[in-house]
Parts: sequence; C-alpha cells; structure tokens
Amino acid sequence: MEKIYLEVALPVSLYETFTYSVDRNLVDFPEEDLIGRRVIVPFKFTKHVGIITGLKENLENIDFQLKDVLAFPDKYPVFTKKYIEIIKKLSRYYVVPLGMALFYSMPDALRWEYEKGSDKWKKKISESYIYYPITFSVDSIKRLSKRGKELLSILIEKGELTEQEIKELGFSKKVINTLIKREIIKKESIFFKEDIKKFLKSEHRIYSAGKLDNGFFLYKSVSFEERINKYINWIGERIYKGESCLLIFPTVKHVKLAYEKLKPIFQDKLYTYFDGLTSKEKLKTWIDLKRYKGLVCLGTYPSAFIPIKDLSLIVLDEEHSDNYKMLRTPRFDIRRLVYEIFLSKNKNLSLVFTTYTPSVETYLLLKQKKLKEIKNENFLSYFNAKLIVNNPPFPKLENYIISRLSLDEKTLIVVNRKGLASYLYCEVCEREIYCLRCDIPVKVHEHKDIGKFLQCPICNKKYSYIENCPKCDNRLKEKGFGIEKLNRTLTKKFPEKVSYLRSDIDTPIKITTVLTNYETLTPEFDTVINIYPDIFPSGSFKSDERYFRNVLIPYLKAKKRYLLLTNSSEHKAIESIRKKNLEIFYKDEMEKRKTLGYPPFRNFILLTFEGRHLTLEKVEEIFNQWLKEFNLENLDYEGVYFAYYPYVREKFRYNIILKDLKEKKALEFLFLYCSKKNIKLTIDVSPRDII
DNA sequence: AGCACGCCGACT
DNA sequence: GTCGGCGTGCTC
Repeated sequence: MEKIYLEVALPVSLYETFTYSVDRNLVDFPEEDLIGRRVIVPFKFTKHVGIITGLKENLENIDFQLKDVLAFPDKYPVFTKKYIEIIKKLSRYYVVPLGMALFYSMPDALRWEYEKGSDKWKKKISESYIYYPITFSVDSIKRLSKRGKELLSILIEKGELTEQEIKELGFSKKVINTLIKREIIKKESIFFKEDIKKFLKSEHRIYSAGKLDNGFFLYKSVSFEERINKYINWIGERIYKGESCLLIFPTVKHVKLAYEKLKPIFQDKLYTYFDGLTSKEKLKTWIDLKRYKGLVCLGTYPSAFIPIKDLSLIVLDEEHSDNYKMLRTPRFDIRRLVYEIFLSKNKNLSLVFTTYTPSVETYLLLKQKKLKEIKNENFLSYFNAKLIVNNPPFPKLENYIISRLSLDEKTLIVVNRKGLASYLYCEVCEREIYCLRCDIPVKVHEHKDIGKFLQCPICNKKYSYIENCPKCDNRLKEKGFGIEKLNRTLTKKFPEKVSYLRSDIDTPIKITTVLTNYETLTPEFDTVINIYPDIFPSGSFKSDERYFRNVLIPYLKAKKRYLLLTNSSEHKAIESIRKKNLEIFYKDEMEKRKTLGYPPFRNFILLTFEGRHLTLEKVEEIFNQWLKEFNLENLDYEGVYFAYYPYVREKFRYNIILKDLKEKKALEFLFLYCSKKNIKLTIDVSPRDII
C-alpha cells in the first residue's frame, strides 16, 4: 500500500513536529489540501488533534516506528499554506512550539482535547455540531417518548440547537440519539457547513472610492469618526473589486462601535471576530472569510489569525495599544504578525497602522522610511486648550480639586489610581496589610451592598475589611488616593453631579482612571483635570512613553483648559504639548532609548522562572550552566533577580532579561530542561514591559 | 504538556 | 501495607 508521510504539529510543549503516515487511497481530497488540515493522531498513550504542516518526501534517518493517522475530521484545511509559513516563522521568533501556536490560533471550537478515561473528544465547547429537525409537526410522529416530543418541539421552535444547548435544557444524549436514529432530527457538523449564505451573488453596491495604494502606511488621526469614514472609503474600493478587508481594534468596544457604523453600509458582507463571541459564531466567521471573497472583518487581535481569502487591506487601529502584544500563548505581537502577512503577499496589500501617538517602535520604522505617513492636516486642530501645569500639596488635594470645579461646564477628572485608598497601613509596624498568598499589599475597595473589603491586585483574593492591625492591634490608616475615594468626596460635595465616565448617566462632572485604549471613544470636555499621571520609578523602559500618553490623551479631550497635576513638570511630553510639536518628545525618547540600550534599538527577552521551592541560587545555577553549555558567556543579560511580584500563588518567581540573543534554539533547550525540573519558564520575546 | 513508572517518606 | 509527592523519561 502506498503511503503519504505527514509532518504534524501537535499541541504539546515540544519544539518539534511529528511524522505520521497515511494510506494514499484513504485521502479522498486533493493532496495539496493536506497542509493546514486538522488531523487526529495517536500519541504515546493518548490521542491529539494536530495540524499538518508539511509533507515528507524521504524518510531517511528515521529511528522510530511510524504510526498511521486516525482521521481527518474536516472537509477543508483550517489554515492555508501561507499562514502555516507565517506562524512557523513567528513561532521561531517567539520561541513557541509550533503546535501550540497553531492550536491557540484556531477558533476554539476546533481545539479538541482527548479524554482517555471516557475515550471521548472534549470539544471544549461542543458547539461543533448542530441539531435540526426534519419534521415540522410533533403530532405526526407516533410512539415517541415524552422527553423526545419535548425536545422535538423545542427544536422546531428554535430551528437549531447545539449539543451544549440541548444538554443545558436537561436532555440526555440518549433522547438525542433516539431522535437521530428514527430520522426525526439531523446532526450536522457546522464546520464547513454547505448552506452558508451565498451573498456573493447579491448585487455590488457602489461605494465612494478613497484611493489607497498598496504598501505599509501610518495614518495619524485623533477622531474615531474621522478614521471610520476613511476606513469606509478604503473598504468600499476593495470589496468592489471582490477583495476582503480586515480591521483590527484594540478592544471589543471599538469593534462594536465600528460595527454600528459599518453595518448599514456593508450589511451581510460584514463580519466580527473576537473572543466574546460564541465558538459557533467564531467558527462560522473563520470558515466564511477563508472561503468567500469581498468580505469585511472587524475584530480584536485573534482576527489576525484568520486566513482570509483575497485579503487586500489590513488596518490596525490605535497601533500603539498594549493590547496588540498577546499575554497568552503564543506571545505574538500582532503588529509583527500583520507585517508578516504583508510580506507574504509580496507587499501586494495595504497595511495601515492608525494612531496619533505612534509607539516608539513604529516611530522608528517611520524614520527608517519603512512605512509612509498618510498626511492628515486635521491633527493640530486638537491642540487648543489652555495648558496649566501645577503641583499642589497632596494633603489638600481634594480641596484644591473642588475649588477648580464648576457645574456650568463639562469636566472630566482623570485619576491614575484604582480603588478607594491604595492600602491599609499600620504606623506601629510600619507595614501595609499584605495578601497572605501573594505577599504584596492588598487594596481597599468598596461595594455598595457589602461595604468595604480588601482585595489582592494580583490574585484577586478578597479579604474582609479590618479596622486594627492583626499584629499589634493598632488602628490602621487608609493611605493613598484612588478613584473611589475621589468619587465619594465629590459626590458628597456635589450630589448627583458626579458619575463614572463610562456610565450612561449624564452629569457635568465625569471621573475615570484611564483613557488609554478608550481615548477615541471618549467625548470632549470643557475642562480636563489630570491628577498625577506620574509613573513611579519602576525600571520599565516604557515609563516615559506611558507618561507621554497619560499626559497627552486627556489633553486632546479638553476644549478650553487642561489642568495637569504632576511632579514632572519638566518632562519633554509637556514641552511637546506646549509647543504643539510631538516630535520633541519622540526625538528625546529615541535618543534616550538608544543611549540606554532599550528597545527598539536592542531586543529584549524576558525570562520568568516559577517554582514551588525555587531559590535564586538554583535559578542562577541553571542559567549559568546553560550559558556555559551553549557558549553564551558573552551574552548581555540582566538578572537573576526577584520578579516584580516575587511570590504568587505559592510559587517563587525570578526574572532574567536577555539582550540581543540570536541563538533562539538554545532557549528551547533551557525551556525543556526547566520543564523537566518542574520549573515553569515563561519566555517573552519583545515583552510589553520588563516588570 | 501530559502521562507512566518508580522511588521514597508518612500515615493508617 | 499503601497512598501520594515528585523526579525522570518519552512521545512520530
């Protein structure tokens, strides 16, 4: 029997793919459709669902017994060959096992896990099957159990239900199976379901075309409205030609807002993709976008993984957002992912980063002329408010703020601190109250029903509020200045005139903690008061960039005056605003990063070692041995030191920062070695931050 | 990662 | 005895 040999990536923490064989005559689809397809394979004592990443021609140097694949569960591949190549490349860069990267890039409905005990595939969410009735009258069915009739009538009413939904209604698998056996209802895999709306046959609308060349662009725009209008023009031109577009936003809120604007125009050509959708919806979107052309997808970062057919425009809205660096496996940066997509299309695509405060990385690309700026003259019209920089004494801060408020105008107050007060402090012990699990100070919160309580900012464990110190019984003091405290003080002074920015109540005074990530969704105010956006010294290479945004973004929301309370009145960010020239900040920041050897001039890799009884000495020992073994004695690094949160969930944590490591392969060995020693090593290439 | 196997110490 | 913690080896 003639065999085909497949290279399969499995969702295991191993930096290798596995080879499986399959009889050629069992492959009942074109052979070029093998790559990117899901496959079920035996693996040691268990089974896995993997992705075929390649075909093997010769089987030389093979010293293990090949196994046959068990099944191909799908009609079509999940990924295209091109996407497999892109994810391969990124997996190497981010030192993630390819199988893991592919597994977590798929829609979750396809991420099956085998449960050995029950010999069943747990489809995390079992919505990959839907059940629908073939008969439409319960009465016409004879000899049917009461439960069977009940289920049938519900199915007739609803049209279709997932297995999950049926089970939640309290029906057993047996009832479902009886109905299927008697051909009263039908079960269908919704994966590549055939009867997807063929809306491509619907007539083309004519959209006003806003010419956009292929290439890599930066579009600076402050107003969400303005950007959306621009996007509509670009999309219109593309889908008129039958090409598809992907718009990626930093939050679901953005997606929903954009959806409302685009839905009336693009109707059923418009799709959304973000984690909050049901797995069924995500799967359908994935399939449709891979299959049909001339579509538009609005999504958060997971949408960048969809192999969209005939994709010709990618927009990354608010490019500077931290949300584009993934915090979970695979720790990809979506900016890099979309750039790789751009390259894989031979640059035959428009890639647009939109922002008005480019990340320093993107600013460098601009200076290197790797991307072109789309001119927007509206930009400076946002620099009108009067800037007042002040640093009032902290104890009288509340009175100072109140003296500045007027109920005749719309005022926004930004406080960069969460909670009621930062923490509880004992003046005798000279120590805060700590989380018993994580060894860091707990914050005071208040709930309208249960009153005050304490909560760990790391593990979120809640504790009841205490008046006195558990050690010395001294009366505890609340220290710090948070949003909840401000809310209480102001509400007392101005009843019913104060509310949170994102609540729907209309009050003259609005308060909020952060504007970043929501800045474009925030309306303008007459006065904006920004209370201590100062970043405390933290060893972060991004602290100045963060300060810059913390100071600038509220400013852009101020029509008449902007009151900035800060300790860093000499900061270049403030000078940039005063002189209406952001280049002042960027130039200074680039210079600083270059001198100090910070990203983007040097590449950082943040290693976090985590273990139950792990000591600093042990980590040092492992690390030094690794350096020696791979001849990396000249490697520039910082560490080993305690992580910012040194003890979390009964585990000790240590950090090392590697600089400009070229030999990523060596890191794979370190990872595998640690996993053997029961130490969890997290490798974060180009981390968001180093704390 | 996940699982099996095997070596120990603790506890009925 | 035997239960469980965890170190080790292995996965096409």
